Amino acid sequence: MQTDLDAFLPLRDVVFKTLRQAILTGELKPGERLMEIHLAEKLGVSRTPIREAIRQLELEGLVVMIPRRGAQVAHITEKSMSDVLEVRLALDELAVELACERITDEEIEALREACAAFEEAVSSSDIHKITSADVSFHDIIFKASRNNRLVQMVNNLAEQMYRYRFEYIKDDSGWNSLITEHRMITDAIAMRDAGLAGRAIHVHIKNQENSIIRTIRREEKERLEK
Amino acid sequence: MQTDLDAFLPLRDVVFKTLRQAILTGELKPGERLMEIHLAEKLGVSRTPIREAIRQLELEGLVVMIPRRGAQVAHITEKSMSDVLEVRLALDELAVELACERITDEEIEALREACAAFEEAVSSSDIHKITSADVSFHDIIFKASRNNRLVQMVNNLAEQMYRYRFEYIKDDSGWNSLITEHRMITDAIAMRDAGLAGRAIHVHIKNQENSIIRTIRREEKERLEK
DNA sequence: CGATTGTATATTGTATACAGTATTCAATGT
DNA sequence: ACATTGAATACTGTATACAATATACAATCG
Repeated sequence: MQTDLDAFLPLRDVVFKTLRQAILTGELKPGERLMEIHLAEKLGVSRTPIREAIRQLELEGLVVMIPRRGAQVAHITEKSMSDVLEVRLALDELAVELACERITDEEIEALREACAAFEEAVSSSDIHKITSADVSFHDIIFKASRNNRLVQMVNNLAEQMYRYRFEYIKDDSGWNSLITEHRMITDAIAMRDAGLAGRAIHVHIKNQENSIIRTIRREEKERLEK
Repeated sequence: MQTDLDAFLPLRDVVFKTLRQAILTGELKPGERLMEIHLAEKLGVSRTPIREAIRQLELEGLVVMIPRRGAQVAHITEKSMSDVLEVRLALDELAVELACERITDEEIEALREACAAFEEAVSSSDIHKITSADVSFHDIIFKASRNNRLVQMVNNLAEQMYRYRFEYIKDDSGWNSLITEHRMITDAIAMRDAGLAGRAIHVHIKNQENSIIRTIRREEKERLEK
């Protein structure tokens, strides 16, 4: 079980994962202050692991530090998100282009299976299943890029979008186009056509971008109306 | 003065900068262990800021953590560096393309001046002057991309190359081509021709890449001969 | 002689104590 | 009534003490 494995992790990592999860799920809201003593009591540890976890969250961009005032959950603005998406698009294009050069035949087969599994997940209409199938699909591509640094950076950026991923997937009007996009990407990579694959992933990410930006605009509007 | 400003920074940041500098200059060699008590005594602070600085270095990829054994300076392999360079190339291309769209006329003027200043620095043959003129030149482009996340990520990647930057610049045979490349980039951006600028920066980074990879190969060879 | 286990030591992981500073609110003076 | 100042408070920043564990070396057993 995972919880048993966690018992062997340093507390700072446990705290880090806990806090990250809380931020990504919205349990800790943007602007909310992270007070060390309070968190330490709540999680039943001392301040030291809390501090170290907060430092990591800062580097990941999930919290911002104000000197002598501590950390608070980072606000997501339309600008900051479009900055993230702009970079993510470039890195995703790089990943598929590299994957076209370096992917093995076995991995192409795995990609086809993941593509089919995604379609099956969509037909089940199970949101959780769909998101995890989507992650699996893209993970195969990232791994096939054979560039660990790239994988790490894309994962970090993807994290920034997680708060909105659910909203995006929830909207079932886009499911069919998601399937089409995944198929195009899969075929392009299988043909090892880097240009085609790049354009396909471009469309794919842009569609997500539009959806996420729409959601943020709606949220900002609601905030102003209050 | 900068040292005065440092006095107002948290100790963890001072320690972080100190250790980073030591790693980048080679004072702390790859594989060398970073022992908290030892560093604390050496820098005259307690273990707490040392630990927090090490966590940051870990996230930057300059040290690797081994559980219950502490941190050691990350080894640079040809593979890890080519991973970095591959991503950097993509982000640099993105930066110039965005800059073409978003740069102001004032910034174009500043870019031209920085380009001229670089040429002057080269004619002075002062390595330090050349490197800082080079950084200034590229900084203008990054800022003109109007994407803070991108700037942050490129800076992080550039850091990984600093250990080799000196070696690269030292070789005066490439200086003239550097000037030509800078001019091409400047002109392309001034014309707001994203395609041309992208190709120009591509050549520029690739040349650096070749030089750095050559240096690493030489180093690895020397290590094996010992 | 080799392997295995035990113990000492060094080092990280965690908790807590102490210091310094920013914020808040009230009191006082204008 | 408003501004300004000062003290109380709450929090972060830093240091240190304590606990747990990995490593190295030595002693003992097969």
